[in-house]
Amino acid sequence: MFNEQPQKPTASELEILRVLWERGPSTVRDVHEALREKKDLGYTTVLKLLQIMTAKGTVRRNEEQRAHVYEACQPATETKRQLVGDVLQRVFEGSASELMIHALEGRRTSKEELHELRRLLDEYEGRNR
Amino acid sequence: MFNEQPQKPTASELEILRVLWERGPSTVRDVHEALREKKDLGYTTVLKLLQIMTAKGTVRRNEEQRAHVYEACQPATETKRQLVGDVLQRVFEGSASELMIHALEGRRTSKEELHELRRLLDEYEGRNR
DNA sequence: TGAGGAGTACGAAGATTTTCGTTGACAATA
DNA sequence: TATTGTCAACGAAAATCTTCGTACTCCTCA
Repeated sequence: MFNEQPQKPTASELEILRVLWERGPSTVRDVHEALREKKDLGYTTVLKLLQIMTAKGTVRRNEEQRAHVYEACQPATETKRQLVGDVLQRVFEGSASELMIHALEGRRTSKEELHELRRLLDEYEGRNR
Repeated sequence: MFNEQPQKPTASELEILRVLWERGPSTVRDVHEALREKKDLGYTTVLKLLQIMTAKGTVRRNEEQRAHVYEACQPATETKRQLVGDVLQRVFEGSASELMIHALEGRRTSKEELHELRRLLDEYEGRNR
């Protein structure tokens, strides 16, 4: 089993990853409690998920303490890039503008957000000049 | 079974939807042949998928001809919006800029694409002034 | 009229995901 | 030391997704 190319996390795995990204290295208990606010999952469900993710190489754990401490293997940015890249390909044939159109439609985007988007384009353009 | 809120298509369903969006109303054979180029699926697999999608209300079919003709219930734009909206929420907590950052990183974006993105922002801003 | 061919329907196997219950280890404490 | 609480491991049920094989129905045409 090679895990050089990280696997795309499933929906539940993503929820757990988000907790790990936000909190940093955490125990099952930590994750379970953080998650409880959004979703009501049993403790062992979260544990099992983390074990599966460990097997897949999505997270790694430190077993020094009795309560193992889990953390994501990939930085958040990397996984997010992968997830959006996946949609970009599967839905929009790689067209960022198409993605953008559909992201902006059907929601109100604040002035600040638009300004930020413009700033991003400037930045990106400056960097890849 | 109520289908007022359309369901998010699965990965395979999306592949089929893309064919329907591109070709317009199509028979199983049409879809199967269009799909064959990308993926090698059996005829009955495509048929089954289309039957399932009919049951879910993702597509509807015209049974006047012996070879039933399928078409997407939702316009492509609507489904795409839904799919990107889903990622937007699940991965980026609704932040379009975050989505954008990760979409742009990890790929080369052409000058034309950047120009187009800028144009989109202008357009969007003009519309929602 | 009967043998193919082109279709749909149905069921079901296999894979993957999601969710827990149960068990057993260990540690704190009454 | 007996009890209670915390934790990991494991197995497995249930749900969903993916993929086909088989059977049955028409239609065509030799």
